[in-house]
Amino acid sequence: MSRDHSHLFSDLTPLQQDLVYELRQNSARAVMLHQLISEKLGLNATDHKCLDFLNRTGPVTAGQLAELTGLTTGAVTNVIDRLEQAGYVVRDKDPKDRRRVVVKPAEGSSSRISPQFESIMQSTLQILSRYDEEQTRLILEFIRLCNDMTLAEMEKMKNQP
Amino acid sequence: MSRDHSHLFSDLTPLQQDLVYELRQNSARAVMLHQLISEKLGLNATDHKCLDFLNRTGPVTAGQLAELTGLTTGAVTNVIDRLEQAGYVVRDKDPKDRRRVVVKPAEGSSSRISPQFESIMQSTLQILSRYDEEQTRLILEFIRLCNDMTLAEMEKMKNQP
DNA sequence: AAATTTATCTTAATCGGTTAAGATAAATAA
DNA sequence: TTATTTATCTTAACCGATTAAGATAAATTT
Repeated sequence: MSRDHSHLFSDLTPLQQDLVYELRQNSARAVMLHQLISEKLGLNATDHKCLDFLNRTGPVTAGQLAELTGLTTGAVTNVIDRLEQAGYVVRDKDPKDRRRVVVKPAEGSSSRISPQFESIMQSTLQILSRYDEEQTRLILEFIRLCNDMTLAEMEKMKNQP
Repeated sequence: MSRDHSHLFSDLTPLQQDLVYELRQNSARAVMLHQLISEKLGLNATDHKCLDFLNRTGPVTAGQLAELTGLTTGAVTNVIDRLEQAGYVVRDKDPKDRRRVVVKPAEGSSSRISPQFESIMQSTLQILSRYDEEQTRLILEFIRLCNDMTLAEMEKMKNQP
């Protein structure tokens, strides 16, 4: 069950190493789970991600969707093609600016998707209910620190050759 | 700065919703950071991931590498082609079983890579040092619960039409 | 031992993403 | 107002992952 995850992190206590390992695992599994849910919906992960944004934000232009998701506009064009094909979204020309393509969720799109999340929501709720407010706050702060750190490190890397 | 992440999770307290949001962010950023590091090394993310495994485990067969990384054997063949080309690994036939291809890190492969992680290691250490053992244990347990949950949910989904 | 089955890796076809060039519409300048 | 520049989306060429079929070696059966 246990593996050697000492790798480079030998300054950490075993407990800390375990934590680092689980955090990695967490990211990897999140990606896999998302992938799986998408498959269940008959979509690829990217299309699903875009549809998810769309259902949250309501109608956006193709360009905005690209920015929201971090995809290229070229990729987004194909995403919209496929989602439109599958009946999840509708494409419209913006009458105010006819260069723009406005994408909006098709009728009932959201309700076709949410059932897949019921169980996960329940399980999440169950885990979270084990912690009181102070503990939750502690965990939240930790994850935030990690996220801030990651962002900072990415910036640092970009500003290096 | 803040966005609407209530989406489906309306049974959660605002604090809990924030936590769920940060956890998602965490996964997304981890993927992006990994991507960035790989680019710095002149590799794509997949090749880097494989090389990382290889440097930790030592020589493995192509099939084992596929299993370790969750890639298909077809993808692994290409990964090895590129890593060999770039001088990071060496390909050998297993003399005991000549169907098998044994892949091992090339001389000095590990040391060509680790410098990119120095800063991240430092920052990680700094975050972790803010927490005492009990707190660390709490966080670790939480992440483990999440990981177990994710795994269980994935199993559940697979066993459904 | 020869024939069949199984295991391992590679190859080929397809799919989806990126980058960069192209088409069309709006904004700006002459 | 016409010409140029800028903005937005689409298209085309390329790259890497997946799936499935193919090649080769080992194991098993007869």
